Amino acid sequence: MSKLQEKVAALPAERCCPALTERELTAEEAELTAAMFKALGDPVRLRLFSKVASHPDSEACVCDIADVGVSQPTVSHHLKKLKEAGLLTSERRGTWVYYRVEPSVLAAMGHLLTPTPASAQVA
Amino acid sequence: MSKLQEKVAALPAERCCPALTERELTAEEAELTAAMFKALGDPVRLRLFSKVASHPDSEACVCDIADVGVSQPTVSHHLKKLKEAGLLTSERRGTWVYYRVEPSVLAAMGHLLTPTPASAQVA
DNA sequence: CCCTTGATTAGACGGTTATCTAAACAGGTG
DNA sequence: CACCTGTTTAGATAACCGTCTAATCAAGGG
Repeated sequence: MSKLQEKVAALPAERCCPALTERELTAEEAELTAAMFKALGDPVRLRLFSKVASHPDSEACVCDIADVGVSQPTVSHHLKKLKEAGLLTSERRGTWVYYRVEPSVLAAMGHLLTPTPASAQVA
Repeated sequence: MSKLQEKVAALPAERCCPALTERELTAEEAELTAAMFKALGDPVRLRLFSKVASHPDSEACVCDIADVGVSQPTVSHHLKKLKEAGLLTSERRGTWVYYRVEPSVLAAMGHLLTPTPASAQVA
């Protein structure tokens, strides 16, 4: 969490790592990238992320998305994880806390999954 | 592993679930999709996947990719996980076993990360 | 037929994680 | 200030996961 988290936070996010098909990842690249995938690798977190991402302006109050079948503290725990992974940001406005999807993150992860030129040739 | 695995295996893979930004995922969709992300959420697995994906024809012998800093049984373990998640297929040809990336899987995961129309309007 | 090389399976161990309950904190309202 | 609602933090527990060594399976070559 500690040092890895700093590295993730320090990333431009728009361009962390090459596409998975471009060349093999270095150990460090793999560690950074895996952290993002890992954050989305839990059903509850994925639902929370999806709820925020599909809300208007990609923003939602905790109270709007907390209904995912686990206790509220657990929801808070997962939101924290998503935040640490750089996938969400949060802001308190009065009583409520709003979570927002960083659009650049989606683009970066999408880039990671760009099909290889080689397979494009084959296809 | 069991029932989830069957469901994952039964998917067309080309179109498992809607984009994360399209609408909030159902519990079942989230479980299926999270399984894929989870498989890529480990640095060693991600490196193995990247090694296969970036090889010519998106195919590689275990002997070509096994150098990721862990023992060979551990490599085998991770390859099995990737295979169970539907991200890789394997085939034995004589002495060696070859792993291959299913191109449709990359496309499906890329689709998941499609930016929301709303954010596109904003941008 | 044995032996070597490549790969997987079995079983165990240590660390991580998801979850809960209980408690604390933050902000608004009467 | 007291209270209520919304949110996070603390601490504990049970399950899961990544890793290893040892053993087993698969395929060829003397």
